[in-house]
Amino acid sequence: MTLAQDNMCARPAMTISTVERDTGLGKDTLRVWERRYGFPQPERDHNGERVYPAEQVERLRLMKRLIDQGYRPGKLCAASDEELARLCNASAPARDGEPGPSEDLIRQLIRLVKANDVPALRHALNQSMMRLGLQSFVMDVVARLNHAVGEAWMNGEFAVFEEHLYTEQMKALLRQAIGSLPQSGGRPRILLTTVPDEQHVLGLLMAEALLVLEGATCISLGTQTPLFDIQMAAVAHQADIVAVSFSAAFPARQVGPLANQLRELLPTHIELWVGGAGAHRAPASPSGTLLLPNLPAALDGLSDWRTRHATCT
Amino acid sequence: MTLAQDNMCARPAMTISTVERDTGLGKDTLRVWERRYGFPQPERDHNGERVYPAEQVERLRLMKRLIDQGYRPGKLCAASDEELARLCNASAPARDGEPGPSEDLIRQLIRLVKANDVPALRHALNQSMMRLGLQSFVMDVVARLNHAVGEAWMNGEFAVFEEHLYTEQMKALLRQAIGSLPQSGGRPRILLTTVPDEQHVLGLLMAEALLVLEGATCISLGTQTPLFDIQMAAVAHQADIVAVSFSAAFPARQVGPLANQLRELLPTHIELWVGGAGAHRAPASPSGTLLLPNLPAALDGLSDWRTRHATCT
DNA sequence: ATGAATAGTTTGTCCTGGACATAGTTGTAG
DNA sequence: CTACAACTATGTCCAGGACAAACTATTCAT
Repeated sequence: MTLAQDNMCARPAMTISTVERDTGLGKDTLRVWERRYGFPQPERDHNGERVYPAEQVERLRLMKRLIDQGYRPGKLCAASDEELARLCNASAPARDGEPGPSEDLIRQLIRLVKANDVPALRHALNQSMMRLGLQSFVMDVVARLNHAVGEAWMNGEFAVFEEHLYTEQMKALLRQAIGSLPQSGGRPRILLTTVPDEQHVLGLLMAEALLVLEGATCISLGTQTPLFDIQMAAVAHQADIVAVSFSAAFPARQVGPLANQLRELLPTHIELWVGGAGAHRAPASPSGTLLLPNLPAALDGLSDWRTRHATCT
Repeated sequence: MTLAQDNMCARPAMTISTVERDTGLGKDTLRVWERRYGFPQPERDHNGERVYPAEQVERLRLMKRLIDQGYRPGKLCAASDEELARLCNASAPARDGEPGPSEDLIRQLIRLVKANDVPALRHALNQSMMRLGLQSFVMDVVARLNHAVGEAWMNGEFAVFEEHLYTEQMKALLRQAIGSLPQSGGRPRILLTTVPDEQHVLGLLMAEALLVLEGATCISLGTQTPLFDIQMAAVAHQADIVAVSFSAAFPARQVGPLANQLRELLPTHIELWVGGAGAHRAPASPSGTLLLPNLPAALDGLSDWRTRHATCT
C-alpha cells in the first residue's frame, strides 16, 4: 500500500485469506508452518498482517499437491526448488506401460486446450466420442485425458484457467451425452454425489454415463452434499446404491472417516460405493461398502449387484 | 473415537470446522459471536473443543442468509426464533406484483421437486421450455423458479438435497439447450465465470443461454476461477467482455472490492460485466464496468455493446 | 429542514503463542 | 521378522487482544 512500485505484477494483495483459497491450505496451517519450518515467510504490511509473495504461493500450491500424494510437509519445506520440481515430474512417467492407440489422440487434445481453440476441441471430442462409442470414449479417452491434464497442471504446463476450460467442455459434452440416452427407469437406482469440500464432478459424470448406458437409473445431486442430506436423499429416492467420488486432490486422510460416517448413516440395505482416484487410500471397508478405484470396477460392481439381486429377490 | 455410542443421532460431530462448511461463517466469526453476543453457545467435548447442537447450526444458517440480505448480526442474535422466522417469510411476499400466468407453473414445479419425482420434473421443464421458447423460459420461468427454490430453502420447506436435485436438473437442461444452439462464432466474445468462493453457476448458465441465443460467442470457465486466471483467459481468448456472476448468497461486502480488483487486472479495452442477484450492492462502478442486476439488463448490455462497436469500428 | 461532515459503534478478520490428539516413524523385544 | 511401545510430526483448536472498514447517529452549516 505505502509503496506503489513493490509489485505491479498481477497479484495485488495476497493476504492469508487469499492464499488459503488459492492453495487450499488453512490459515492455521499456513501460520504454523511459518512458525515451525520457516516457510512460507511472508512480508508484513503496515498493520503487521502477512503479505505473501507470488512465488511463495506458487511453491505452496506445489507442496499441497505433493502432500496430497503422501509426501510430508517437513521434508518438502526443507527441499530446494529443484527437488520439488523433480518430485512433481517423477510421478508422471510412472505409469505409461501402454503407448496405446489413443496416446496420439490425447496429445492432440491437450494441444488444442493449450491453444485455447474451443471449437476445434469440441469438434475433436465429439468426433472421438462418435467413433469410439460412449463407453470406450469414457473409459479410454476421458480417463486418460483427465490424468494428462492433471499432470500438465502439476508441472506448470497448464494454467488454472486452461484446466477450467477443459473441465467445462468435458462436463458439457458428458452431460449432453447422458441427456441423450434413454431414461430406462431400471434397477438399480443409484444416487450420485460428492461429500462437502469435494467439488470435482467429472469422475461422477463419467460413472453416470457408463451406468446409465447399462440401464441403471442415476440420480445426481451434483457436488458437496452434506452427509446427512445424502442419507435423506437416498431414502427419499429409494436408492439401491449411493455412489460418492473422491478426486485425487482430496485430502487422503479424510476419505476413510467420511466413508465410514456415511456408511453408518445409511440404512444397511443401501450399498455405498466409493470411487474416484482418491479412493485408493481408503480404509478397510466395512460391510456394505464397495471400493471402486477405477471405472471398469464400477461396471463389475453393477453386474455383481444385478446377479446378487436377481437371485435373492 | 473412544466412545462409540456417544451420539447416534444423524449429526455425529458438529465441530467448528463442520459448522464453518455448513453455514459459510468462518471459525473466527463463530468464536467472536460467541464471545460478544452469547450466541451460538456450543457445548464442549472432553478436550474443551466446541460441539454445536443441530438447532443452533440451523439458526446460524438462517442468520447467515438474513445477514447477506443486509440485516446485522447484533440484532439477529438478540432476536427470538419467532422473529427470525418472521423476517425470513417477510422477504418473500415483498415482490409478487404480478400473479402472472407462470405462477401456477412455478408452484407445480416446486411440488414436483418436493415429491422427488425426477422424470416428471424433467418432463415438465422440457415441455415448458418447448412451449415458451428458450428466451422466455429462462427469463420468466427459470428466474422465478430459482427465487422460489431459494425461498423455500430459507423457510425450511426444502432440504438441502432437494435444492441440489433441482439445481442439477436445471443445469443439465440449460447445458443441453445451450449445446443444441448453433455456435455462431460472432461478436462479441464473452468470457463467463465466477470468482473464487462463488460456486453457484445457474445464473451464469442462464445468461449464457440468452447471449448465445443472440449470436454472441460464449466461453465458460465454470466456477471459481482465480482473478489472475480470469485475466489470462480473457487475453488468451481475445474476449471482448468478461462476465462474472454473484449469487444472492455471496457476501455482499466482498462484491465491490473483487469487482474493482478484477477491473484493474483487465486491459481497458475489455469490458467487465457484473451480474447476478448479488450484484445489487455493488460499488460505484469504475469506467468499463457494467452492472447487470437482472437478465434483461444483460440483453440490453449486449445490444448496447453492438451499437457502440458497430459505429466506432 | 436537508445535506454533509464528524464522532461513535459494530463487525469481521488478523495476530500470538500455547495445547493436544492423531498419524506416521523408529526402536526394541520376543 | 513381527508386534508393541516410545517418539516425532502435523493439523487443528483455543483464548483474548487488536484494528480497519462499514455502518449509524449526531452535529453543524446552508
